[in-house]
Amino acid sequence: MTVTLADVAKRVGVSASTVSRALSSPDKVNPQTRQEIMAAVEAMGYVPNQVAKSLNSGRRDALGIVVPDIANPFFPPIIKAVQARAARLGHSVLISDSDEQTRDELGLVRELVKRSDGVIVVSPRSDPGALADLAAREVIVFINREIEGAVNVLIDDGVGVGQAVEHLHALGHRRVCYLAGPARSWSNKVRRAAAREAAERVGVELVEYGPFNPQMQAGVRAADLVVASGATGVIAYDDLIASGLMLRLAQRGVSVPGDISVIGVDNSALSGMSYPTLTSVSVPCYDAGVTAVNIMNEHLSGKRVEPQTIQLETELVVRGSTGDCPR
Amino acid sequence: MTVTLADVAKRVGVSASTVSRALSSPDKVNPQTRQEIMAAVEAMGYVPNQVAKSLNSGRRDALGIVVPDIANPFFPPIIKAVQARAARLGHSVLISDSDEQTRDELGLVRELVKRSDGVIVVSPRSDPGALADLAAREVIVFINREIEGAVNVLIDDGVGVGQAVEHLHALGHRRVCYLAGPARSWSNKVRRAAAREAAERVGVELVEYGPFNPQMQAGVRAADLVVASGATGVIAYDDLIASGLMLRLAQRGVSVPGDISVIGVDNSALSGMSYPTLTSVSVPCYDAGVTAVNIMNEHLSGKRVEPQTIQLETELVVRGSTGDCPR
DNA sequence: TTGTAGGCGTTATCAG
DNA sequence: CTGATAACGCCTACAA
Repeated sequence: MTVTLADVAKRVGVSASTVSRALSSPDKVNPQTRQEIMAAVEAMGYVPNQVAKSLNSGRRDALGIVVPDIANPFFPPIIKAVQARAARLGHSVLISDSDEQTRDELGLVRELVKRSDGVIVVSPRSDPGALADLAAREVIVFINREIEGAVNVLIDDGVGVGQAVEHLHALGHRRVCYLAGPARSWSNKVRRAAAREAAERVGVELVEYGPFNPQMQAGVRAADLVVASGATGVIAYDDLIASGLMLRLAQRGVSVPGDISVIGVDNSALSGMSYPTLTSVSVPCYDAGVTAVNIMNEHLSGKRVEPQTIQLETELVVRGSTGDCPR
Repeated sequence: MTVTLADVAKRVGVSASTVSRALSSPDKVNPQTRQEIMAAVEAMGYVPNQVAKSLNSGRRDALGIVVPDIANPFFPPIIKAVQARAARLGHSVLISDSDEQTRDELGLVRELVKRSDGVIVVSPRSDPGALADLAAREVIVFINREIEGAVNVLIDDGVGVGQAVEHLHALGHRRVCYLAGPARSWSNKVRRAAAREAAERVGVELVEYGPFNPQMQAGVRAADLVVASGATGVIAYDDLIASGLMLRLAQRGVSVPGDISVIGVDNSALSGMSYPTLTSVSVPCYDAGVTAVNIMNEHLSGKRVEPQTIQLETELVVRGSTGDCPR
């Protein structure tokens, strides 16, 4: 059914290797024959079989990326960065969604490893030991989590979250909520620790609630806790939770930022879309994606890549959801 | 470097074929040898080479899906549905993002075709002729666009939007706004046309504003136009716009549904969370994904699949944001 | 410049 | 039950 190199060769009256050459290194073949071959290729609709090519080259010319939830606006920017950079290096990108814990994340990574030259795993949820084992065998780069002995691109949320606390303090807020993310989340650990440290440092009382899943619904639920707490400022684990929070506050007639100031983390598309626009900690997703691909590319170019951890810094972006403390 | 079937065979002292059998049909091999083989496989860390397997089976056990923009919240539900259904059928899913027009959508589809058994293309932007050609050669299912001679799964927003107009009419509204989505959007065309047709039919004056981007902020902006227009009912292009609209109306002291009734489209998570809860047109994303996979699976099971267009109907879900016309 | 031969890792077929 | 052998489609020496 499918047209092969041999079919084209037969049609033109040359050998398969000549056709192969005509396609991969056209200058190594007689212009005359090349013409004929090209014509036949066109006419017969020949398409090289990627699988066969991979089998003896060992290269797949694709790289994979696994994220916990494509519906979470944090990930698409990373994916897009990866795609852009990978395209420039001649790789396709295969995306896979582990659907948070529901699916077998490790299984997905293995699956992708078979089909690509290397895999980028973003915010992995799995057991660190298992991830380390896998990383030792395969070409893997982690984003947003530090796995021992592997290559990690880390987004240091701490800096931005610290700035968020300082920002609220400067506006006069003295009682601030931190809405925690998933208990097992590495990002949450970093963010919470930074919030605590900064609160301590500048002299702000920090009230913590959670854990919450990174979903709007969780923010809705959190809103009532926040109001009851008497806090005038909130730092949410991420923009989704912050958005849900703001939605519910609006419902209850609580003004943002009039009564309560709200800060998210991720600086995702949501932050510009919500109302009021959301002050948020900007996370360098784009850089993270590009950096990961660059490292992977070195690896694939045959260079030895040492285990390493690259830190990318975050920064607070002030928008409409934060203002003076009302009292 | 990598462990092959032959390596395992040599270690155990059997032939490669026996190892292969031990792995794929264990009951066709002596329990004793099987044990030894399994042990060796474990010890040597043998992993079957997917590429080699594909080469002579012709199957890739994966299916692809191409979307114009993973960051657009419309697509993730479809992707997740596809993944869930595909997993149940033993297929992995490879996702690809065409980044709207920026990248070569057709190229991506071709790329994915090589690596999978079939590809689902959602809301394709490319030239219909080229898509039709491709679909004639490869196993492809389109979602949300009709390509001649191909298999299409269509989400007919028109029905739901028509119901929305009828619903408002039944409540006594005679002057209704349609807040249009992006100018180039196919969905917007369908929705607007349906609104016009239904308005004409039942006798409602339709006022159109837009285009608006599917963002809350756009809804906020639209609110003032709506109030000025004197309309008592609004149908927004999607839930995001509808939510922003309601937020701003609340701010201006306009009661929903007391003064103005509001209807969204998508029936997204937002619609249950906003206040009041949002009457919305339910779009069967999940069904669309599942249906597409099912058809593809028939195709891959060897059944002949005729070109066809499957219409999935939308339906109005009435909640708290619509009520009697105030005058 | 072109053709031949061998191999990439696996599976299916056919003997033994 | 097990072992050769021949594909699968392509690429890359090596030879002509």
